[in-house]
Amino acid sequence: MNQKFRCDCPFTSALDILGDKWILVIVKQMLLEGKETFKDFTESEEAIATNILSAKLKLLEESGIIIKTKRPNNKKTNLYLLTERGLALTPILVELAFWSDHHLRDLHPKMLNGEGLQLIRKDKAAFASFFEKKYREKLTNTLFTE
Amino acid sequence: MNQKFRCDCPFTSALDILGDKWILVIVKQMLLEGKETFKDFTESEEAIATNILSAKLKLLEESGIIIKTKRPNNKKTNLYLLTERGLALTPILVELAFWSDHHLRDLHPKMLNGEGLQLIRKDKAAFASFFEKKYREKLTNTLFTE
DNA sequence: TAAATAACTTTCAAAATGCAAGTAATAATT
DNA sequence: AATTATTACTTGCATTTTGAAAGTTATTTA
Repeated sequence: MNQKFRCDCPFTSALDILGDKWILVIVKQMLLEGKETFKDFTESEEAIATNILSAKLKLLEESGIIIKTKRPNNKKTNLYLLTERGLALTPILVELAFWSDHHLRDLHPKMLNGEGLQLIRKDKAAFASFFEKKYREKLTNTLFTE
Repeated sequence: MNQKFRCDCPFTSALDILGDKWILVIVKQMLLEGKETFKDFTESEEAIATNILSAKLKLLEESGIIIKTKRPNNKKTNLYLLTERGLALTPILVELAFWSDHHLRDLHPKMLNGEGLQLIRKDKAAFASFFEKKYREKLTNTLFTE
């Protein structure tokens, strides 16, 4: 399944990979909700079907956004972890949430309004680096300790 | 066709509207390439099919991202113009291009590398406000002249 | 050794996408 | 005034993607 790009425009090319209903939701779950196993994702609020999840994880791996690995002491459970390329999607997520917060509340009044959003409102970059740092710490814990 | 939101997460809710192959491409064409008529869009590099274009323009209008109008002296040609809600998508586009520029070049070597990208690299906010301003000027010209 | 769990795959129905052709209204040309 | 061209669609149909549910295999736990 080799990725095809519609044209040479950088905006469009990003959407050739990220432009769908699920890819960035999965990245969000990894970065902000700490999800890392197949089961974690199936138990999400968004309720992704297992066949779709399987296909999207494959695509994310092929695009170098995540890697698939295992813990040394567990042969069963796969771990899906963000690469640097995946972590670099954080600012996109931040801008998506910022836009929702400011422009989607009238269409979707029940939308959440927690402390995370308040930080995004006040300082997008701080939000991004907080979660990037947290994820990197988790990575070193996961990859260099049994 | 009333929009359904999967859950109350702001990230996911943004993707319920923006998460597809075409929506943000159309917004990009309006903001950066000055496209505003049905014909403009069909002539784009990305070659969107007319039935899809029609459906997506409807969706964009229903979501308050664009408005559909006409020039006073032309009853034939519809104009599709970004609203404030649509203009507010600029930072998302900027982050998408920034990510492409830094993380997609090895997968897509032919991707463009023009002066716009160089500005994004140097100053994202300047890029965004330049095009927002330009678009607002076009809007006042379009809406308040003959 | 049996039961439970994790990670899929398969099947099939439904929805979205995409190409090609057709239509209706307006505008321009002869 | 009649003909032609343009713009903005819609329709029909084939292909692709998505989604729900059930089934499979390997590993781990009791």
